[in-house]
Amino acid sequence: MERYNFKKIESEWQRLWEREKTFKTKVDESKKKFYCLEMFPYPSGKIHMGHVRNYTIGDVLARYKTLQGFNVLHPMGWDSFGMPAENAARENNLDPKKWTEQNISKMKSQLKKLGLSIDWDREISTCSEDYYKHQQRFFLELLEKKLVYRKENYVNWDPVDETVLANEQVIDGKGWRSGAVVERKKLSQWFFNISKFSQELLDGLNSLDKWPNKVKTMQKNWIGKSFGCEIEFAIEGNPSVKKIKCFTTRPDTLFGFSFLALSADHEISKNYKNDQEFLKFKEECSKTGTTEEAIAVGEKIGFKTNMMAINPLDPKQKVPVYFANFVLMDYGFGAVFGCPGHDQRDFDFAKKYGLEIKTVVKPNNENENFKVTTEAYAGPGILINSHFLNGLKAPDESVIETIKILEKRNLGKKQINFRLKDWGISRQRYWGCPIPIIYDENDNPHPIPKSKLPVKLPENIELNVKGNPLDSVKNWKEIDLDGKKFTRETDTLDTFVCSSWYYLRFCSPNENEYGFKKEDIDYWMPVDQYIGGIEHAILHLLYSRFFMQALSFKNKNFELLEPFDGLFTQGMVCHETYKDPDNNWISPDEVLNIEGVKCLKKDKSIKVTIGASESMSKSKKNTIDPEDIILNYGADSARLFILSDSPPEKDVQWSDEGITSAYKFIQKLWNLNSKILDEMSKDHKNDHDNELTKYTNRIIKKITENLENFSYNKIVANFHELHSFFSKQIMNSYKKSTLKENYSKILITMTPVIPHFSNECLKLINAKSFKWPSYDEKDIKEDIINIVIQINGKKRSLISTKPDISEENLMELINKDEKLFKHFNGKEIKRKIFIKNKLINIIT
RNA sequence: GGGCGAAUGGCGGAACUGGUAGACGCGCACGACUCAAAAUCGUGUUUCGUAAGAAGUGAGAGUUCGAUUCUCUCUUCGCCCA
Repeated sequence: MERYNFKKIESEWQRLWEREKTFKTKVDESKKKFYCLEMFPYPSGKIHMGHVRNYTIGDVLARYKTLQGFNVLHPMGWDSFGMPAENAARENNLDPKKWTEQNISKMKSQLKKLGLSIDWDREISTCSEDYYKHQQRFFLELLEKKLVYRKENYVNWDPVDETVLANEQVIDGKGWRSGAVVERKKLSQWFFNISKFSQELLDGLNSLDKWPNKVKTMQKNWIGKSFGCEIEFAIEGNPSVKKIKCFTTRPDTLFGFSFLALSADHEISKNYKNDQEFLKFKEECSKTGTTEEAIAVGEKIGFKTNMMAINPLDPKQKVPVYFANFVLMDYGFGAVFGCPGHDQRDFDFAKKYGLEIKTVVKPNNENENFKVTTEAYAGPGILINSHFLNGLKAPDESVIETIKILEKRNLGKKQINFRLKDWGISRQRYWGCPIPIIYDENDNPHPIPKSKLPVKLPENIELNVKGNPLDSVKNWKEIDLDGKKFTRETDTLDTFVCSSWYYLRFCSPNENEYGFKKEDIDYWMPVDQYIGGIEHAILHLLYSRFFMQALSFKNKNFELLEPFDGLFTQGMVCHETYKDPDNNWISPDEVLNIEGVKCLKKDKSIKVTIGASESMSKSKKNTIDPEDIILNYGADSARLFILSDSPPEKDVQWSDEGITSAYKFIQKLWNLNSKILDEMSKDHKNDHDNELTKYTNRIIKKITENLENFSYNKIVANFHELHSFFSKQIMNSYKKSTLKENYSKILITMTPVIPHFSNECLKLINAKSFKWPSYDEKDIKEDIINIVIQINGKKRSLISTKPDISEENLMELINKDEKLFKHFNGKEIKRKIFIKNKLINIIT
């Protein structure tokens, strides 16, 4: 028997698909569409196993939907702007564009070797001028709609490299490259007004019933709607400050008020700009991080002012006003009232500065004498020590009641607050989409006239300069317009902007005026199934949703609010980690398995330590190169294995045994195929009650259901089952037509997972139909079923019988069964539970 | 600290809305083929027990004729936000 030559067969099919443009799609109103999209990759140089998993999952779906008769859009492109290109180019003295293009071409050829059903004619790359020119136009459109604005904002500043760092580039407060202590610096930056749509983005989640709840919860928490109250506190002790406004979600704890705390950036701080003590304090504040974590964990420090704040509900109560490091300017109004009894940060602060700690909420199971002692009590309960608020249920009832009282007395008003902040889109980088803005001599920004678009990124520039390289490109930065001199904006757009609308571009990849055509969008959008990593649960998905809101805003031609109808988040690919005796990470390539003992390849006497299985990463050296796998085992084996071991939404463990097993299984299927071809040539007349047809219908039902539920691991199990069944049945000399009909259906169900192999076999048996097979319910029904016999809830036996047997007839069978009968003989039967076609439970 | 989720053989994992726990794969054992090995094929494989049988889905309780599935408490782990 000839062995299956995956190298030859896979490349033949891939060439055929490419030559015949098998996966090319166009709008066809006569067919139902299905838009299947996987998150597009960053062209880092080569694909990794995460890509293999992501794109295999998507490809299974795309091929399945195509076989079902849908008009499937399954495109691929490149998220090709971003820092790695700039860093790599800087290090190796290359051009980022060339570096990126080389990577794209390499990765594209790798993806093609996976046999993905992609319409490559729709390929896009976000760093191409053809893509980003539309993005610049969107920016100006949003600017006109007042959804883009400029404001001063703090950034992480590396004083040595003279550059702005992203949060993840700051390690232990130091720049990742220079090691310099990072400073907080104020810069003018561009923002998208995403917070304008906070409510819409929150409400929209309710319509996304094909999204994982986990992702929706994460977005909901990120948007962070809170219901609270704005309160004005009268101030004494400083003639220039009459009132301070605070936002609080817990106005009901006002009687626990013992200080008022301001952010060091609060505008009142201007009154202290000559106070050395205050400036020292402010500097201290800038050293502690601004994340909520740093604030919760870090030491609380304060600067006491000479001001006193008056409790609006009790004018006799006056408390000191502090500046404090745990109050952030961009939450509420940069001012909070301190209630140490019921907020841990306030508690820590009060302890440190010896402020009063009053208990105003008691837990439900405590009495009126409950006192907060060692930590704040933030849970639910009943208000105490709060005069006219006593007895109210906290927080639900008490918050609403207190707000009513404050509003009635004109002391505050109900307010909704969102945690979602506006999206800062300025990046001080070269390799990004230029922001189409110019500044006049007074530094006033002006949009570039649309006729002058696009603003092209200058090429072949010097990257090894301090700061943003674009700042040094004088002939680009300086521009004359209508006889006036302007300078260009040198910041570029955050790459998340590029990925916020790429799925629209795939619908009309060659449209030249607006970025996409309305009729294309109307047909293809929304994306029916979006597939990608959970790490994009918040930012990318929220930004994309915002972008649709923003384009639809005041626009009758574009009314799409949710880009992704269905979302699937796949798990990561993990591998064991290895270390040598010197505690260095060892790559799986350097490890040899000798009779279950893992040792170093170069010195077999040295055993390696096997660590936990973790997500594949370069730093732990536990990566497997997909290219090697495809070369040694073939794309079908890789696809089969990456789906087989775990449900797609969970992490999967890569193993040598696993890929080998997948490879062997394809060989077994090939052997089966050869036997079937042989049988078909014999022209038997036998039909054997058609067990084969019944089985085929049953397994098609299972596979179809598993596909619909993304239970791709179970499909692989189904393939093993059907292989085993067909291998046995093949001995029964079926008629050629019966065998061919059933076997070709089976092969079609395998094409989404192992397309090269299945298509080759379909060709060899000369199959004509390429539709997803339907199944006949009458063939699904079993002729003989097993009924479970329980006695007192314990399974005692199985009885094989025809379906739909009555309770009486079943009891007759049981009474005839000596082994069963002895269990309840002589005892009174108190009760019988009979579930038709399933079980009977006899209670004695 | 908060939110969400998970826990099933030696391992990865099945078990539809409560109704045969352990599908399928890996690993392992035995057998066939072979001078031998690899490859391949076959059989077995939750635990205890020769067997009949008993126990068994992280721990403990509860609801139920019946719980991996529902409820409560706890433990551990993971992810996200902090």
